[in-house]
Amino acid sequence: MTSPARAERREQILEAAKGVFADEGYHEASINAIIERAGIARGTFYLYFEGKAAVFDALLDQAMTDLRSRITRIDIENPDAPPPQVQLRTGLVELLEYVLSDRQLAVILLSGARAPEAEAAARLDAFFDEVHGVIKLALENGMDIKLVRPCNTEVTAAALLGTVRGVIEYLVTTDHPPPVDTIVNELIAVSLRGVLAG
Amino acid sequence: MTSPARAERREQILEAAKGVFADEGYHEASINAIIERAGIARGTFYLYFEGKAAVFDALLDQAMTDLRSRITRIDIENPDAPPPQVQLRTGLVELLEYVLSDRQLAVILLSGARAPEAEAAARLDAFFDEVHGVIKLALENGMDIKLVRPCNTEVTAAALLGTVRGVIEYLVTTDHPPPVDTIVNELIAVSLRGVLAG
Amino acid sequence: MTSPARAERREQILEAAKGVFADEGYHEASINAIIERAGIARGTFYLYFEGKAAVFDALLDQAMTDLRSRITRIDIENPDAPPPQVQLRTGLVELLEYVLSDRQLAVILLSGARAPEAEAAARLDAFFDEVHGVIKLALENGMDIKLVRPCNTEVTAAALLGTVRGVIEYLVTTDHPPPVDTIVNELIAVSLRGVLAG
Amino acid sequence: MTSPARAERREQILEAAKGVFADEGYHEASINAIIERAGIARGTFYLYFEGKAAVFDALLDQAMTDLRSRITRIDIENPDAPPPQVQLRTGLVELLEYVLSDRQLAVILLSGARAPEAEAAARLDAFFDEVHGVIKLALENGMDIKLVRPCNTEVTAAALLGTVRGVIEYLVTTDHPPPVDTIVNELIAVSLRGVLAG
DNA sequence: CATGAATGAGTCTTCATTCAT
DNA sequence: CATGAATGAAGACTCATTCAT
Repeated sequence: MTSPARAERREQILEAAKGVFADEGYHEASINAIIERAGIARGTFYLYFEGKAAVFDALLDQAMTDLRSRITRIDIENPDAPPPQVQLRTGLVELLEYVLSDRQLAVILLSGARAPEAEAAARLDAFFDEVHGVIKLALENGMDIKLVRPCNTEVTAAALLGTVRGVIEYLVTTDHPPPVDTIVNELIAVSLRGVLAG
Repeated sequence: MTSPARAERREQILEAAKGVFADEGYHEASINAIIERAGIARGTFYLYFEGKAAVFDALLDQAMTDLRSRITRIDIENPDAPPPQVQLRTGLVELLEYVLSDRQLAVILLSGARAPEAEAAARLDAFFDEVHGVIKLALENGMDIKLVRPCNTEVTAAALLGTVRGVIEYLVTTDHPPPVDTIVNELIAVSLRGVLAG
Repeated sequence: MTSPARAERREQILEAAKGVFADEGYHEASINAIIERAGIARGTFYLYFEGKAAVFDALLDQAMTDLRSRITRIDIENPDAPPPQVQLRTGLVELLEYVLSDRQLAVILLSGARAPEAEAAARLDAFFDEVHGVIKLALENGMDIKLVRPCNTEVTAAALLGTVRGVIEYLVTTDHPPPVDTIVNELIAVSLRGVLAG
Repeated sequence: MTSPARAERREQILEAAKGVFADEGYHEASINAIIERAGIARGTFYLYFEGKAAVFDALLDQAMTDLRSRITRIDIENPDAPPPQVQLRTGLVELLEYVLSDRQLAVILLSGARAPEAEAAARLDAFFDEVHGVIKLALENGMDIKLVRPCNTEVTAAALLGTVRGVIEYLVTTDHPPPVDTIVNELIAVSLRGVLAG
């Protein structure tokens, strides 16, 4: 039963590919660079993945799965749940901590939209649509309980998604980012309270 | 006096290239696709541009120049100038109208970061840094006159830049976007006032 | 009657082409370089020559014609003619003076063998064969009158032709060559007397 | 242990390239022609050589190395060495036998001066300069021991180099050349004794 | 399973030549 | 006659993928 070995090999390739994709982008990334970084032979790569697009897909899947588990819908029904704003803060902290724990994956997610064989691009688009939907739903629920002021939830969700992406992009491109707590504070302050005084 | 004809030709190629880059992204874009769309011969392309990177650069320049002229610094010194919030609204309307007037260019700007010969990518990065700087400065000025609450301007600027990018991305990917006015309202509401009620 | 003007134009192009071919060799020579040097438009070139090969041919013709007129067969029949060795010396002086008067043409002749459309190469080969024949004939005549020792005239002619070419190559690649007289002396000394002492 | 196979492949490509370069000259030679003659795929070629210039360089190196080992300086110091003229004859025989053993390489050497990326051309020029220097030195040494009559060694060396080149060119372009011995006799007769009778 | 030599489709780019003005 | 914009055939090179060992 070489299964465990096989899984490790796969992991090793994924790790190498992640680095290459993050550094070079999908197109510039060459199989060559990946196998060199993984320290394997050319043919071996194709033993584990159908091709370049497949590794990219796998990485995307991993990232999206990881993220999905961290994007928790805010629970406003269960009376035992913490207040919505606390839930939001907790969720954001978790999200950003994950991003900081694997910047390469974050880079791929943020920039990978411009992908290749449509397949991946479409999946990534779908993912962001999904997140957009989650935010939109939260806004609608919030409006129902008068926690959120009336607004065009479609546009507002897009704006909020952009806000988070903007901060994440800042995070992954800055060498010494402020502590997650500070960032979440600012993030929440901007989107929930705005920047104006008073 | 072939100059005007020459300029038109150039424009024709730029237009074709813009479409291809927007549709396919920098890497997938082939000279082939560009000359086919422009309806010219292979050699003709090279009569007007040094290569793929050069057309891309020209497009980027055009877009960044157009945008720069629409990103006006908010004037808080001149007493005759309209109030800052009106200036902001006017600026945003102009910006979004431009974006809607040329979605392809916007797409290239938003996604082109993952570029080629570093040159273009670097220029785009520099451009967004510039915009980030403009926003940051506005926040600092606003804080000076107590219009803006104390905040980490670095992070907040990144958040606001993300907000605008998020909305722009929504605009260029939506078939029937709401009127610019509505969008600007929401944009301002989110970033200046937050989404919370009360 | 624009004929004279036409001939001048042609000459102007030939002169430009000569420089380019000598500097760059047949293949590297571009029509671009030729018309730039000639200061004419692209189309104009084709008004006077069928193409690149045709100019090259014309230059070759010119050179070969010039040279032919300077490669005089040595006359051993006419009793009024100067002695053969004087004729030889006179001929060599004329030949080398011509070469020095137009180095570019000489360069083309020496290196042009590796030409293009076979045509030119073949013509050049034929030319050198012709010269080889002239030398061979001179040797045979010389043997008849016991002026020349018995030898394989085929090989010896090739050797002598090479000797002259070697000296010419030296001449055209040296910045400050010795006076023609010195050179001819050495040339004759080597081939007619050998380098050995005594 | 694929090393030996790799070397063979390389040799196979070199052999094909040698033929093509000899037949067509550097510029006319196309990668296409080379890989066709070698019976390999396009990419394979680039697995073994960086490009056209690189194969040419390799061929040149091979030829120049082979030749250098056959161009022995004449030893006039060692009293046990054969007399200079015997040494010369032996050297010439070796040289011409090598040339006849690989005419294609000789053709490339003789005509390849008009090369490409300067690199190769410069190397070839340097090689012939080197040979010129060897001959010149031999003449100077010969003059010292009164074996050679006083002469301009620069010009005379050029003449002798030309003589040898002329004979070699004759050899490689003639279908049924005379035996090497005859040729060397004539070569020596011309350059050392001259063609005149008595 | 692992290997890496071989493949060849796909791209970019150059440049001699044409032709409408 | 002169012009120079346009053409497109031709050639160099890359790189994802395959397959015999």
